Amino acid sequence: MTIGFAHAELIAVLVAVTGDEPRVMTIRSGNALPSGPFEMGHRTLQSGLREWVQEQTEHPVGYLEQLYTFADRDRNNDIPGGRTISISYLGLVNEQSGAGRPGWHGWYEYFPWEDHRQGRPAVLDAIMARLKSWANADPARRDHRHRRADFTFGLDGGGWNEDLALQRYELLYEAGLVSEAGCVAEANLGRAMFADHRRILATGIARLRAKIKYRPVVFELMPENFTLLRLQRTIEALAGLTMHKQNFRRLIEQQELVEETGGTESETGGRPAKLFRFRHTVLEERALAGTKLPLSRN
Amino acid sequence: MTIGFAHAELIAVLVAVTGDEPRVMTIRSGNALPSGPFEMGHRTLQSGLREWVQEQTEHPVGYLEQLYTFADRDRNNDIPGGRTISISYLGLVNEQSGAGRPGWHGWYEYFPWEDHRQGRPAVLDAIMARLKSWANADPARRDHRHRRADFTFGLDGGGWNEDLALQRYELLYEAGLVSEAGCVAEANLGRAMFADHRRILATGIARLRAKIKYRPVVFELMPENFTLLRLQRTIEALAGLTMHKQNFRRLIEQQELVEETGGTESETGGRPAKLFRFRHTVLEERALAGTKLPLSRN
DNA sequence: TTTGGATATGCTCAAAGAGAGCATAATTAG
DNA sequence: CTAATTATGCTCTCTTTGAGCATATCCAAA
Repeated sequence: MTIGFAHAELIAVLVAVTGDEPRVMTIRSGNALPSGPFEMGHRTLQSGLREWVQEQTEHPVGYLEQLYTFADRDRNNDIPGGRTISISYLGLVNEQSGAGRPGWHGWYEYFPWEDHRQGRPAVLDAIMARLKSWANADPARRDHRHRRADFTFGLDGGGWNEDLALQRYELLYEAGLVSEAGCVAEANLGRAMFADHRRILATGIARLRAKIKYRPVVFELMPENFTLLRLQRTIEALAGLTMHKQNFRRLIEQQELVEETGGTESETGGRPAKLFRFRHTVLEERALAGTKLPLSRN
Repeated sequence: MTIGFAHAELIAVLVAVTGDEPRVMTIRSGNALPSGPFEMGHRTLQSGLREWVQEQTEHPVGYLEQLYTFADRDRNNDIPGGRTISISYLGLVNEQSGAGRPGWHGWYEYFPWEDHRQGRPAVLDAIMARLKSWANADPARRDHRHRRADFTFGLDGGGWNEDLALQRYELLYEAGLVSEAGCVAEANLGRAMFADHRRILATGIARLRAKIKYRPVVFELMPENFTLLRLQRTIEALAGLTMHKQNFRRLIEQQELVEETGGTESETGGRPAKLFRFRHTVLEERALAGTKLPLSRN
């Protein structure tokens, strides 16, 4: 019981954080996600992708997780009688590796409405206005569309929910507000990407934002030693939100995720901060513990 | 950049709950998960699988979610020059559909150590004893193995964590305690399945147990109208744990997930229970709200 | 040297949430 | 009518979370 033979490819969402900015590795000057060949010699998809990424970035991938497998008919249908299966992965790369090199683009370039660290982005007003008129355009589904837009963009009293990145992109796509949807140039929200790559990126962002809350994966994006503020800024960059500083420390420390190295860092111009390192043993023990974050809504 | 042509199949983990027992649809008298053909005519993998399941079970699938894509070399390597890609899905079927019919097997038949509703299962003593001797067998990784076994099976002070179903199965596999690992017959823990199907089932169980805690998917397993106790028993069946009754109601009601139908049910021999129905509008609004459960450790 | 600015870090307090149990209500079986 | 059984309402305590005050330690400029 098979679907016969199909064309298959791997697509990677590789994330690094440098200078408080989350970045994704791209090709074609930021227009596409890297997709790589899978050598038949590898034992698993993971190991094959891992090696391939290491070649490309010249640095190891810390964390690698399968995102989603697409096999829709409207994807790359140029192979007659066949279908393309795209298996996408999310990978985390240490910040020092993926630094300002070409090929790494800040992900808010593609999703300007997702960054709430400086407060609610101004774009959101324009977005909501357009979503409203899109909702009104269909009298039958009007109410449903309004509720959906309000919820997804946090106007229903629940407030902004950073985890809904994918739902927001999908809504904008449906409403024809992103250029991948084949809409008029006028409604260009954020930078577009080749084919459905921006959707895959949104999937990766949403997955990562959800994951950092209950699994200690952020440390894959950090250098060996770091200050707590550095850790906080990294998480804030990913979530697109700011956190309460003191509560953040309390949470991190009471979970015993980190330990002091003994050293300090005085780069930032204030009182020197203690350096910490991740306690790698917790990965063995509590790979699934439950890491929560004190995200504060502005 | 493709991996060339590959052989592809779909594998489904279809779950229903009947008589307080979680069941999975199987073929070959419970020895394998159903894998189905994917008609090229369908637009997406989802829609293809959905139709196929409807044919097989004669009932619609409520919720369908992609689980994982496997393409390991040691899977079905009989196609020269090619590789089999298996895309697995988790589907939820209404309880009245998947009833006691042949083909549906209680999932604790395969994972007897996962059901803690009547307290800690006795098998766990045997399991831990064997895991300990497995750990001691390798002096180099001894400590690591002990920590891992203790954490995964809840002996490290953290208590039993129902979400770790997959990790537990993988640990047992590594330790050679399940017969799929090619171990001696002596160490038969739970009923085995064809190839890696039991591993896929474990993946589905773990995913579902995690999901019911933050997404209202349980209702896909329920009839239109139900009592709160029935809902509780269904969740308990999935989680393999019991819950505090009053706190369960409080949580369900304060989240406004359900509404009274007005009717009552007096089947169970006590005070008649009010009937409730799921508020389908919350699916639109808060598809991602945050449903928590008051799981109580015995 | 002093002062202001900046960040680090410790501590408190109130509000919300979670875990556990008592009490009462409404049925059925005998 | 009584006992058993399940439903449902309410309380109480302990923990967690959100927010802010206060102090410590550095740098740089006056």
